[in-house]
Amino acid sequence: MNANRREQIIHMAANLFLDRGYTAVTMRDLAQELGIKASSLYNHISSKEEILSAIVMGLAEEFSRHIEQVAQEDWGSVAKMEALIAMHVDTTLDKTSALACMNREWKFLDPDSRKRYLELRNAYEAQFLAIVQQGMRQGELKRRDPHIFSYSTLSVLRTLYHWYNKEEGFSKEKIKEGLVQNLLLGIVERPLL
Amino acid sequence: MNANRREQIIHMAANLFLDRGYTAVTMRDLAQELGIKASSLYNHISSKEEILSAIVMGLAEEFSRHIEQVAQEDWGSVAKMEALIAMHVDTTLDKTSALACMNREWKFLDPDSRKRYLELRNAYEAQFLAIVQQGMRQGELKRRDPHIFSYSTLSVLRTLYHWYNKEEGFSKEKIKEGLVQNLLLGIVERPLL
DNA sequence: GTCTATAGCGTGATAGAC
DNA sequence: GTCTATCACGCTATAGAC
Repeated sequence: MNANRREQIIHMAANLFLDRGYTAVTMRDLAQELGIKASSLYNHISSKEEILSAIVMGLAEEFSRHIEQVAQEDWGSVAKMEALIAMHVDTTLDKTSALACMNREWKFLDPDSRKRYLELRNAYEAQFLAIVQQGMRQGELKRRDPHIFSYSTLSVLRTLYHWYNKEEGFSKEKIKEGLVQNLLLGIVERPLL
Repeated sequence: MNANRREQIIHMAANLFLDRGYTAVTMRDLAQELGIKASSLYNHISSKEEILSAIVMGLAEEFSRHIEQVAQEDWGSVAKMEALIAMHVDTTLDKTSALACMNREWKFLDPDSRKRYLELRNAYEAQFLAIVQQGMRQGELKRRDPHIFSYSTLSVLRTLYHWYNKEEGFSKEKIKEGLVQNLLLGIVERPLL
């Protein structure tokens, strides 16, 4: 019942799930990567579902705490979104496999975790939307459909892990700057009349 | 060996795969939805993999043909991107489940299809990037990292199916207009100095 | 073209020796 | 804490009657 061993199992599982997907990875695969037999895993974890839950739920709570904190700061809408973008980039680069698991495999969570995950995700989207609406009310943002902007922006942030390492020279700072410019300032040189 | 029955199977499979994921849907589930037994499916299709391939590959070829055609038009970069955005929105709304399968389940394609799919996807990304670079060369777009812009824009277009039906009143035209504005023109009222 | 029956295999998980 | 052995089950796919 070594706790380090447990962490090691969960970490290795996240990497395998990232590569092949939750259902395609067997307990035998996972054990083999760690140099033990599948049955030995059960001294450290109680089920495959528990591993997924351990990977996903910690991260989901982390995102929730962060947006909660940002939302109550006394900042403008743009500053808040910059902080959220930065946090997504940091998490994507530091915890790639866990983040990819969260986005792709949450449907396989046990019912309780799944319910909690969806609550957290819906709350995150609602807080993000509120920040956008704040910006539009206060004149900092153009008055557009705030839903379309929120959903499409969150889509970019949630799928960074697909491409952040596809080209050389994508540093954290460069990605953050690029995303802020593209998402917030636009790319067209002179708005078409 | 009725061809309509085959189409019916493939269509139903796409819907189930969208809901529960390719691996979680069994041939028994699929057969039951159609009111027959699992073994009867094999009079119309030869394997579960073949169903996935039929769903995914047709759509992948369709996207390729479209960007190929747009790329060789004598349009500006912005007009080309607007055409691509419109095509993504149309396809997302008209073929939601097939599109979601393509994005989420392509890893389970048989090796040949998988190889072909990745070739098509890489070619699509390269063509999109070339359109962006064209715009920057010709002064139509701001000079930014074209990779970051391409990847993040494609992320939005590829994941539309996640949210396009979350709110009432998201019509095709409204989504297209919203995306063009958000992705190309930006949301910030007055660029921060 | 659908059925029943079943082959053949891989899965998550457990029991009990060491 | 890891092992061997195994259970109980579900999976894709096939054979052959109707």
